[in-house]
Amino acid sequence: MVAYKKSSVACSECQIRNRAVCSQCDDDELSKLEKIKFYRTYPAGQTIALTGQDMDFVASVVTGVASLTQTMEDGRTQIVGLMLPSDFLGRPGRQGVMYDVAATTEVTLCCFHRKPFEELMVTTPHLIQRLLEITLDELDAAREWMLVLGRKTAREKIASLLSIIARRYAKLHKTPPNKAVDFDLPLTRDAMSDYLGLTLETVSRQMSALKKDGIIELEGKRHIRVPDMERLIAEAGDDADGGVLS
Amino acid sequence: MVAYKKSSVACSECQIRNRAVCSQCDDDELSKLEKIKFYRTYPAGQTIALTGQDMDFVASVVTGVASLTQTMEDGRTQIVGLMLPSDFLGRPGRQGVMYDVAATTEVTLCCFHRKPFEELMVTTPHLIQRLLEITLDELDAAREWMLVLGRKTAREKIASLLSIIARRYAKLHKTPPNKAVDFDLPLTRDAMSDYLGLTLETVSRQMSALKKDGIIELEGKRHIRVPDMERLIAEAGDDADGGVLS
DNA sequence: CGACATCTTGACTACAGTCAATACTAGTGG
DNA sequence: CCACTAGTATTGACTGTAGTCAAGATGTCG
Repeated sequence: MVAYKKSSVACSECQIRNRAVCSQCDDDELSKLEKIKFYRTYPAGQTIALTGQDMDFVASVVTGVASLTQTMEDGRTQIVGLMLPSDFLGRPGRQGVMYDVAATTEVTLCCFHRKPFEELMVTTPHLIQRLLEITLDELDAAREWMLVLGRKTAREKIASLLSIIARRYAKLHKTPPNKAVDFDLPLTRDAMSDYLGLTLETVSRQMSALKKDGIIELEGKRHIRVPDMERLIAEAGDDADGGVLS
Repeated sequence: MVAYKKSSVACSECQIRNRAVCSQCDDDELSKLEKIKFYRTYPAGQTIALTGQDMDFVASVVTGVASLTQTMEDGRTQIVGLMLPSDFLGRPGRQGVMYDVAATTEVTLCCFHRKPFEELMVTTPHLIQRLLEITLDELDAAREWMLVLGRKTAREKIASLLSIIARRYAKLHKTPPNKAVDFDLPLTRDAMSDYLGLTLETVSRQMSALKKDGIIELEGKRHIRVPDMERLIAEAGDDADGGVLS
């Protein structure tokens, strides 16, 4: 596993300062964290950790997208989590990872060695409080996704995934409501199928169908334009905003 | 919503004392919790809370099984969590519930009003630490279930559910390994289908098939005997122990 | 330009869903 | 004690959605 270290960035300038696990820390607590943090960058496709391995650090995603994947003996795989900037990787209090962690796009992590981080957690209530919040949000997202996997049609699944990503982009770029949303898919068709519990072919077919029906527009394979978010959300079968990954 | 109060039980005698959210509290902390706790019992089928409603308390499940359900406008439903004894219900720091909570069997809860519980959390590190652990475990269980919903066949889904429940019973009753396991299903066929993302008919057919193949034996509709756990687990497509809900 | 990844499309198949009839069980009241 | 009902479960026949297998198109990078 080759990982590249990157020069450090001051916490106060960090893009995920106000959402990550450190977001509720005061200056004093932050400086303690700053002392033990280090950065790592992984190229797209790189493995970050494998099931059963010890992971000696925990980390916040700073940029890029990482995925958590579970695999059956016969090779069937399911992505059980997409980790986006400010999401937290790793499980304090337990060393083994339960799934494969990989970089979906190029990913930069803000890492902390597990031991010192766990010690800090005991003395820093703001840290554990925020971590609990983040974990509860992830639990909500996972449960929302159970509905997608268990009950939605292929078309609805695709629309659900696209609307989640589109909504995140819209929020990030402050796109006004009722305006078209524009973004790059951070996933290959294959990764999409693994996240949605479908085959690659079905994903491709449904993408074509949504395009034919004018719900989405494609430029190349990866760049997507949604002229009318309302319609996309309606295709997803959701009443209002689901809020997964939000 | 009718709920019946039950006379209080001393925390020191509580059956879930060593697994629930209170399990790491010392005597002093426990007595604070004891002051604000109260019991509620719901008959099977009763609603405990509805999506969007304010839930003014959080609770540990003491006995019975509760379920968390998400519903789409057109009526499709998915159970996104089975809450068993020692599991924690409700979300400190947020009042609205994200899903319907209902009693699957008769359920007794050990409840705390939200406000005092949240105040205790700030001053009681053992409480928030244990809550984080419980939440992380639930997140693992939810992710494990995503693999079941996204990638397993109907037969494997049924076998997965049965082996999870059977394993819990075996642990509870200290059944020696390599011995037959015996238990009552706490779910109707309909609830099973909602948990597994299947139809009631498919559940019924696969139960019959597993019975015909000698993987399980049925006494009445609800009582199940697993002569050989190894075979059941093999049918679930799992290599080793999944550990969901464990 | 050519080679490999990724993606699309088509034809066929199969697994689970739908609709419908029937069976079983438990509880109620005559 | 049996008959009736309501809820729950099983089984059958048929259909439809997504999976499988396979060919070909598009895109990217050396």
